Amino acid sequence: MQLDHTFAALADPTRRAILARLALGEATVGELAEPFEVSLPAISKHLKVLETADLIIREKRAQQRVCKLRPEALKTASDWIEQNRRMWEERFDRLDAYLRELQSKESDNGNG
Amino acid sequence: MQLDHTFAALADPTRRAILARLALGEATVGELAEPFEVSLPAISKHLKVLETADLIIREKRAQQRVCKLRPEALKTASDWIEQNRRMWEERFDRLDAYLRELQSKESDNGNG
DNA sequence: CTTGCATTTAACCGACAAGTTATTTAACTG
DNA sequence: CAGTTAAATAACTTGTCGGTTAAATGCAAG
Repeated sequence: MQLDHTFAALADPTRRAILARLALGEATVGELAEPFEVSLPAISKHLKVLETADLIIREKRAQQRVCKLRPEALKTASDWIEQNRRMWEERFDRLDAYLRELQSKESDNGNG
Repeated sequence: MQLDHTFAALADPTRRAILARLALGEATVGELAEPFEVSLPAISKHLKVLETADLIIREKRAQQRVCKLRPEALKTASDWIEQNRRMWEERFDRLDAYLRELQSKESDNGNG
């Protein structure tokens, strides 16, 4: 599933840093690799993971590959999380209301 | 980092299904395992991953372990995604405006 | 067409993930 | 205390991940 790839891609700090860098503007592989201490092939692999997750696209420009963000996949992940978050919080609200109800009944009994 | 664990935990479909099940209400390990074809120890490991990611808590109840959601970690992940999404989209909006500007200049030149 | 530059691919390694079965722990029950 | 049930842990297998170095590819330019 697409979400598998998206979340897996986001689970790595180097990849999140690459995405953050790309949010500032497109960049070549070399530029992206520069701030990290790992080898270029390692970065290349990270970029492939991000591309497979549809988080970026790479396009040729002369002998360079320029990377750009693609927000759509992030939207998918965000939607999943937000949908769940709403469900969870509704659930907690209901539990909360229930506990308050219980408590008010208890104090009805206890205060007489 | 905490985000590493959270996203990694969410990257597995079995674990997302477990979370979805838990959104309907707390459940024991056995209940959670029931719909899946994998062994109980496998589920137990998934639950440990979810617990390490702070997505659930497990508490003893007699000889059972009851699992419940913890929305906080999901909030952290959601915040990261949303913050980035906003940055990305701002960037795309700027690019879009720039491209429109370019185009209007072109038609100024081209239409005379 | 050779040289040089940017990047990818190949081959390999150690660590970890996800699954298995078998064993152990923990708590209740007779 | 022995037996049963619920779950975790141990030990193991297999596959994937993140990294490496070395070789190959793609493209541009002399």
